[in-house]
This record gives sequence, C-alpha cells and structure tokens, in this order.
Amino acid sequence: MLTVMLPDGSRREYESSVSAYDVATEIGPGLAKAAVVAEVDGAMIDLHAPLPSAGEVQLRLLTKRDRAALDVLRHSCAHVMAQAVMRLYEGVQLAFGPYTETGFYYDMALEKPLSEEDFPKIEAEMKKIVKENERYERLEMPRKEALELCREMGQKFKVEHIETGLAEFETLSFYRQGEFLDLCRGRHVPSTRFIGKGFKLLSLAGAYWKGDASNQQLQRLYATVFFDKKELKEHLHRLEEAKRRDHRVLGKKHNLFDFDEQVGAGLVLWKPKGAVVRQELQNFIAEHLQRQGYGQVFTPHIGKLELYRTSGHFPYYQESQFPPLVGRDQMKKLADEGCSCGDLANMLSEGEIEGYLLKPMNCPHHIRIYASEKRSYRDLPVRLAEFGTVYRWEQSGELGGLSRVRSFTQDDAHLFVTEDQLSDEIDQCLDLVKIVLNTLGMDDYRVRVGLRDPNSDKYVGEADQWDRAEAACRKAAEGMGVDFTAEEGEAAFYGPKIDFVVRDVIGREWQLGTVQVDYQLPQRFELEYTGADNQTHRPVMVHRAPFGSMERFVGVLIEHFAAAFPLWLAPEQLRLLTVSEKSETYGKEVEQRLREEGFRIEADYRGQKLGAKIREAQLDLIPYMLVVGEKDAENGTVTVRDRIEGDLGAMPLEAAIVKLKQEVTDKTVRQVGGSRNDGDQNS
RNA sequence: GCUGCUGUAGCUCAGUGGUAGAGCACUUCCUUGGUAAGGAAGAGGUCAUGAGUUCAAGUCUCAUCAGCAGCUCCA
Repeated sequence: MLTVMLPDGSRREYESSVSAYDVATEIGPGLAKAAVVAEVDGAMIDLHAPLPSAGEVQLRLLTKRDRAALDVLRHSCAHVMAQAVMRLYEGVQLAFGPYTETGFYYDMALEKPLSEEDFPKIEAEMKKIVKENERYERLEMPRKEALELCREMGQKFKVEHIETGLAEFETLSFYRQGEFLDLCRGRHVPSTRFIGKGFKLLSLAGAYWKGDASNQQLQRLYATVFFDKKELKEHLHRLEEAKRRDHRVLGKKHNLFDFDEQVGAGLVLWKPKGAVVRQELQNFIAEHLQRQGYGQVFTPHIGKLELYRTSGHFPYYQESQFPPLVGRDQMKKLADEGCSCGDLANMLSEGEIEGYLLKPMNCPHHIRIYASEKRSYRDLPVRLAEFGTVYRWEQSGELGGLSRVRSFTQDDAHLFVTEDQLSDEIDQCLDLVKIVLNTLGMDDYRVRVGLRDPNSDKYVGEADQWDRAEAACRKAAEGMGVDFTAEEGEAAFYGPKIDFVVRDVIGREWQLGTVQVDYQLPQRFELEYTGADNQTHRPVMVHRAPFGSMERFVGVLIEHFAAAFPLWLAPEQLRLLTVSEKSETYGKEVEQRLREEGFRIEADYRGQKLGAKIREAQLDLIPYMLVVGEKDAENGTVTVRDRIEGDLGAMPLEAAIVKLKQEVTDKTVRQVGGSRNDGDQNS
C-alpha cells in the first residue's frame, strides 16, 4: 500500500499502482489539467511515471506557477526544437540541449550550417509538433544497449558522452516524442501540447563540444519558451529595455567615450564628458585614501622584462601581454644574424636579451618602491596607491565596450603589512569598496571569495601560505555581514581574493572591486622589514582596487544610472536657458557666477522657444535647468527646473547656489520616480 | 582565438548589378516665445579598406580592419 503525503498535510492511500497524474485527477480535474510535472520526496518525476507501489512519499504537483516547472518546459521545448531541425535538415548530430536561466539551447552539428533565415521554418515545424501533441515517453535501458542505440542512430556525440561523461551509469534513460528519440535524463512535460505558442528562436552562435576550445565547434541554437505568449512578449520587451541602458549606446549618444579604428581595438578614447565622470570618481577615492593613510605614487607604464621575470608575469602570461619592446640596436643585430621571431621569443624568455614590457600590472613597480628603503615594523603598514594604467592583450573576441579593453586604469594600491595587521587591513579595504558601492546606490552585487583550484598547477607558492591567505579572506568576508560564495578556481595566480561582482544589462557578470592577499610576490622579490625583535621578517601584501578598473566601473555606472548621473558626477551639471534673447545679458552674469562657484554649466542662448530648450536639456539628462527671463533679471532670481521633479519655481541666485552645492557635497543619488522624465521617451 | 552576423551622412537606418536616400542633428535666415518639438532654406558621402568578377559593383566573390552575439579566455 502506498501513502501519499501532500503539501497541505493531507494524506491519501492507494492499493494499486498510480502516477502523480492519477493523484492529481482524484484531487480535482482542474489540478490534473494544470499539473506539469511532479516532485516526489524532493526529486523531480514525470507526471505519468508510476509512483512507488508501497511506503510513504511526499508528493508535490508543480504547475506553471512553479519556476522548476518552467525549467522542465524549456527542456522539453529543446527536444521539440531538435526534432524540428532533424525533420528539416540532413545529417544532424545532437550534442547537449539544456535549459538556462532565461530559456534553452541545443548544440548540434549540421552538414550545412543554419542561419537565422532558417528560423521561421524551424518555428513553423515546432508549431506543428506542438499541435501533434506527442507524448514524452521515458525509456530506460542498460548502458550497452543505450550505446548500441546511439550508434545505430549515428549520434556520435551521444556515443562519446555515454563512453566518457556517463561511464559510471549502469542504466541510461531516453525520451521519445513521436519519431524523435534522445538520450536524456529528463524530466519532461507530459506531451508537446504543454509547450503552447510562447516560444521563439533567438540567436545562433558557435559553441565548443563539452566547452573545450580544442574540440569541434558546434552550432548553438538559442531560444526561449514561456507558459504563455504574454510572458514571452514581456521577456522580449525586457530585453529591449535593457538594450536602452547599454553603456556602449549611451556612451556614444552622450559623448562620454569612443573607440576608433585608427587608434586600435579595445583602446578607449575618453571624451571630455566621460572624463569628468572618471575624474570625479578618482577624486572621491583619493579623498578616502588620504583619510586611510595611503601614499600616492606614480610609476612608468613600462618596466624591464627582468622585473616581470621576477614577479612571474613573464614569460608565463605572455599570450595576454603586448609583445616586449626590444632596443633598436639589438633588433638590428639580431636581424643581421638572421634571427627568427621564434629565436627572439626564446631569447627574451631565457633572459639572453633584455627588453621592456608595457606593464600588465602595477604591483612590481610598487614592490620596488617598497624595497627602495630599509623598512622597520614601525613603518608598516606601507600603503602605496596609484591610478595605474595597465596593458593586456585580450583576445579580439573578448573586447566589448568599456567592460573589456586592452588598456585600462586600475584604482590600484598595494599594502605591505605584518601578519598581525593583515586582518584589519583587509577589513579596511573591504570598507572602502562598500563605501564606494553605497555612495553610488549600487546594491545589486554579489561577493565572491576566490580560492585556488586544487587540481590546477597555475598557482605559485606553498600550500600552508595559501591556507592562511584563504582563511584570512574567508574570515574577512564573513565579517562583512553580506552573503558570499566561496569559489574554487577563482583565485589570482599569487593568492586568493575577495571580489565584488555585478551584472550588466545583458546579464553578464563583471568583477569590479577586488581585495587580494599575496604571500608570493614578497617572497619572489625578497621583501623584508625589521621586527621589534631586531630580526628580519617578510611582509604580506594586499592588492586592492575598489573600482577594479575605471573603464569597467564607469561602464557599469552608465548602465546603473542609464547615463542620468547624480549631480556630483554629471558631466554637465547645470544648463542655463534664456526665455528669449532679451535675457542674454543677465544670463551671462548668472552663468559666470555659477562657473566661478565651480559648477559645470553650459548655457543655451539660441533664439529658440523655451519649450524646445527644455526638451533638449531633458533629453541630454542635465540634472538642473536654470531658466532666466525678464522677471528673473528684475528680481535677481533663477527659475530652477529639476530634471526629475520639474519646475521648482523662482529662487534667489544665492539660494540656488547653496542648495546645489549641498547636493554636490552630499553626493545625493536621486532616482527617477516618474514615468516620462528619464529622457528616453522618444527612443 | 573560434563560429555566425554586420559595416551607407555626426547619429539611427532605407537602398532590385545601371546618376546616393530618409528622419534627427548641423548651418543660415525669419520668429522674441515663461517649462518637453515655431517656420523656411542650405550644406553634408572615397557606400570601412584592398583586390577580384562584370560593359557596369553600395549591391556579387575573396582578404584585411572594426563592431555585435555566443563559445573559449580573463594573472
């Protein structure tokens, strides 16, 4: 006898074999119709699969309101998509077809590659399959039979997967709907009818078999599905909305930065308006560095290869660096000797000839500053900060907007501390990151503690030092009072780290602020200090950058504010608008006064109607407009218009200055509440 | 780096192998208007670059450069 416990606490008993669907039918035909899949003792099971014949189980029936049911639907839809493709095209080899956070994909190899022009045809075929309402039928068989079956079907990826990834499984499952049969763990909706009309093919991309770049590249067909068409429409609408916040689009529209083919890929040109944002952020950090006892330094953009041989950056990370700069005389000599590029690379690696490197990191330079003086424990911590520009040869396919560039400026600092000071110093660094994020109202981030991957050999240093450093990071993260995840394989090659990770508008994650603990570089550079015991000791290093890089941070910030910056960051804080050309003289007086007070102000004296000037200023996302007309000239007032609130009325110029200055000092972040004043009503 | 797509005016984009187009922006003139678009005229192009096919190429082919999506990578 089987006892079924339901989430509401009720229980039902069955003598004969039943499925979750049978139970649902008994409870009510409405539930039976709405049920998509079931959960038995926490494990997903097909609705029509038989429940155990005896004992007691917890049963939960999932409907389209459950997120887990949506994942199942998407997985089922992936099968339908594969089925459609196989009906339409020859020689389709299927790889994997899972659901994702927002949809699903199927990786496959075809004789003739698909293009987006094929989408309507595939979608039409999928509609047909949905209408055919084929049942998803689960088949289980021993691995030998499964292997044989996949061989017969000519599905070489499935064969390989059974032989490698699924080597430990004795029994394998397949799902069949209509003529389509696929190796699959499940689960699925009962039949294709459940998929409905809320699906859409989205894009086509390349993907490597099993995610390995040395394997064959497949075609990945991206799509999504929702339980109803309305949800699909909303999803597509959200994607469109996100595109409007894209920093690459807004950066161009508002003249913040640019890229230029002639300058080179991944090399940012900061235009005056973008430079203001970056400079204000730097000033903001610099103020906190001063408070926290940092010393500001400047170092060159290049350094000898010897420096990076010592640090370990060269030749091991050569492929992500710009190639070394070799002296002219040396190049000539080598050329005369008939030396090949390969020979040159070898000689550089071996240190037989010297060269310079565009710096990929600032740490070695800062280390040499530390080493330039005899240090006592009384000097520690030594905190060296620099907005240091570094150069990395990112793969061409990785470049994108401000998020991934080949030259970027880190708000970098290196702390040289005693073992005893380490914990407090890490805390102080984390505080700084939190101050930055709080000030800007960015609360949508996650914290990641990056630990070494025990199976990799890319790390340098002793295991016990790593253990201590990792423990210090964990402890610091715990002390922050926010959720964090510890992730193996996310450490730097010299030590573990604590990263602040945010998402951009298209859902990609970016590491911003970072704090890293390092026992290795002090050792490689043989750094020392004299302790209270008059013995020589080795300092520990902390690398930290609250923004990460100015480029990436500004990129994220543009998307965060949709380019409508708070007053203290706005490239153009104020715009003065004259009601008519009669007020130009008074306008110039007011403009000059505000400029002297330190505001970034522009004025619009054109013979246009006020309404037109206001509209332009709104679309340009100017925080405050100062309207001056003949009445203002008489009374010595300005009529303030807030980008968000609208007309605030006339006030004496001096009163406006006080108000605006206060908002700048407070770094106030004011979010748009209304619906029509975020400047993109027209786009 | 790999796969696919894209590159036309400052911006967003039309353009059938046969004389280069629109909207916005810009310039000039008219309008002097108090809180989201006043009117008229004008200027603006090596169709990314280089080769090829063709009587003829923005359009077809190839290469290069750059961008986009995804994959791989990110000290």
